[in-house]
Amino acid sequence: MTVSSLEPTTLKAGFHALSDTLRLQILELLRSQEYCVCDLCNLLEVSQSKLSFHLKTLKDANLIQSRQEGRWMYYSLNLAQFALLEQYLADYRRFTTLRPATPCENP
Amino acid sequence: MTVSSLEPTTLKAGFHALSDTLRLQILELLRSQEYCVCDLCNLLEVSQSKLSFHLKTLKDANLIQSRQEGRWMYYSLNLAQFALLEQYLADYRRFTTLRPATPCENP
DNA sequence: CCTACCTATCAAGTTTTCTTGATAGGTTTA
DNA sequence: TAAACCTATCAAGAAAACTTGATAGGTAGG
Repeated sequence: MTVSSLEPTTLKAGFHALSDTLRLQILELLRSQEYCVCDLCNLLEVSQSKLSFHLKTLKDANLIQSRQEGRWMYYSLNLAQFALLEQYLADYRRFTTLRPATPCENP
Repeated sequence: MTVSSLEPTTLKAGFHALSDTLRLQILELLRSQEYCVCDLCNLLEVSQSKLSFHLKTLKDANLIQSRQEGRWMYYSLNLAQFALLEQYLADYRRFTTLRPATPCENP
């Protein structure tokens, strides 16, 4: 998947998922290792229901993935999606021309 | 400013600003040049009030900057802030260890 | 001055997102 | 199979974000 093929909806979902403090904390934790929901609940001191809601947001945005093992559900980062969003931002730096405005035609 | 010094509030505001279709369209337009508000209104076919609201969101997130010239207000990209958010995402790719979970201690 | 113009802000209403407590599905253990 | 456990989902309420129309401030031109 290339950056040029990025749907606006993909960007919207991805950046929205990143725009919440708790979700950023979840991602920070997952940087070191996989965690199951109950571990994340304990580490972040939030309710299981709340955590599931935010994990779903992150998963829908494709930023994390899940793997079931017995009754546990383990979550981990999907770095490919991070790279995609990173590339989108990088293209601003690479392919932007900071031209001054052509004077507005209004009176 | 380094990535490690990024406040969660900076990230939150930045990614939130990027999580809206109209705001992404504004940013795309500003890639080619500065624009005044009335030009953006015409190009995007949205009300002036609505546009001001979203421009404020982008400016509060430091993704754009403004410059007054007579009665016109010109907006342009602040690429430094794009680079900051890009770097934050890049660090996930660079400094993440995808360790499998240590088995959950629960019964 | 007085008017026209560009833009920001405000208040009120609407929509979206988030939180909370309860419930249900699926898995393991006894 | 019964009970305990982990997690996802649901419904209802709360909070945040967005939209809309109106207004006000500042600038330029007549």
